[in-house]
Amino acid sequence: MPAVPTARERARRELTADILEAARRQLAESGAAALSVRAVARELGLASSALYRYFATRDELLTALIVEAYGDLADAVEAAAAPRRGRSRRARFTGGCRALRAWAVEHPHEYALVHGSPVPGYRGDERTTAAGARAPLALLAVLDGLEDPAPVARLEPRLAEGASRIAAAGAGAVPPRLVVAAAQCWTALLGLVSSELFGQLANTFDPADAFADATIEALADRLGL
Amino acid sequence: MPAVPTARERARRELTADILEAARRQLAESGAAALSVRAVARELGLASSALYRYFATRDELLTALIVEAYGDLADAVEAAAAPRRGRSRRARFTGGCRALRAWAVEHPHEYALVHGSPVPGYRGDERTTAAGARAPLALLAVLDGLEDPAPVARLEPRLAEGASRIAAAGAGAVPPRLVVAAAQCWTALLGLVSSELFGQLANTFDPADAFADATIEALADRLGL
DNA sequence: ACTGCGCAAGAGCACCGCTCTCGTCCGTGA
DNA sequence: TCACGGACGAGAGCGGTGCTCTTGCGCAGT
Repeated sequence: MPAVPTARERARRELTADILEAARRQLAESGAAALSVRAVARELGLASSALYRYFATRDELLTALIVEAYGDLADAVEAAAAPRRGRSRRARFTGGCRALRAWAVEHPHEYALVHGSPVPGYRGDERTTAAGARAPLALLAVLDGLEDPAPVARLEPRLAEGASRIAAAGAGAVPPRLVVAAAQCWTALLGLVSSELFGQLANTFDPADAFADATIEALADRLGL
Repeated sequence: MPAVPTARERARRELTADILEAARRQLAESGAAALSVRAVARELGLASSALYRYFATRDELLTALIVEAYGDLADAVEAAAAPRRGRSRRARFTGGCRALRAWAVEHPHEYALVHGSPVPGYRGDERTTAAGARAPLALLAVLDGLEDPAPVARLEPRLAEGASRIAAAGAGAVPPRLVVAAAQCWTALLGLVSSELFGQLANTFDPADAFADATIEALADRLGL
């Protein structure tokens, strides 16, 4: 393990970064299905076979992009939902939701890559699932410290189990019932953004800003914020 | 225009149906991205070029499958949400939602085809959008005749506009505010089902039945059913 | 019976992911 | 210092894809 990286290692790192950059650009321009190893190689002036020294497979290149996309998305959500002086819980929550939508609108192909239909045959591994948990956990963290709105009612066992699994993954002191409600809001948020991006709202709420804002406010209402 | 179809015409119709059937099977087995004109041709013992007499393009074959899928899905939802003696509005709504989820779980690739990320470069035409409107309209029809829960509050103009566009597309006598709420529930429902099918719920609410049922009940609550 | 059109087949083009081989050049241990 | 092993890039090649064009056959209407 040399303290100073050798020339080979530097070159390898740089070329890896270049490959990722070119792949990122192709993804942003034409989407995941159009991302081709050969096209990336062409863009870099390399033989396509050379790329396989850096990414054993197209799927591995895609995985790297997925992890990047999850990370970008989570950065945006975390920044918007972070606690700050004078920022109410509700503002943190709605801000986080709006940040997610804004990121998705700005990076539609990346959003589709992580929250659209999975590439067939593709299986996410622990890297992608870990990266994917950050954004919803950032929203869940907004609820930290709230009290159970209906502490006397029993929570369905399977829901309680799911909530406990989420708690184990990083929910602080959020009551299980609220964890369930937050998960429902999370899927609703994904549905909102996916519907907008994938054209399900065509001819109805087409510039979807007002609809999205109203929906996000409704989610905040539902969580009692 | 012969009253009795000629042998050629019958053959053409049959072969078209055979092609669609084989394509449907491939779609159900391996997903849209893996659907290949050549493979369909192989399965039918034809030259791949012969298929192009029936579907000018792979996308056109896909469009036919999309329309079919939308239709199947709408059939399921409409049947479950239809008015029937002794069936409450709430039962019709939750039944329709559950029918959508059940259909999606049973036909994951078809669901992904219509409600997942769009195939890049693919553009839906009026056929697909018309077919896609049936299922949400069936759920909206459950609300027909209900009264505005907050008639005094003003509805944001852009939301009112969207609601009126939906009304023009077939919402009966549903107050605009409820149309907006129903649209929000529709996107939430899609988010629920997509999250389950696309693996976003992995390691949390994994057998998602309880979570889905609870979410659907919450949607019904939100609509005041 | 003849003619024209619908049809299926095959070859072919440009692209894809991926593999294998081959010469080269760098980094390291002797 | 030098030799060797391993990392590297290039290129050819395999089997797959969507799609086009040409060719020949057989049915259908005049």
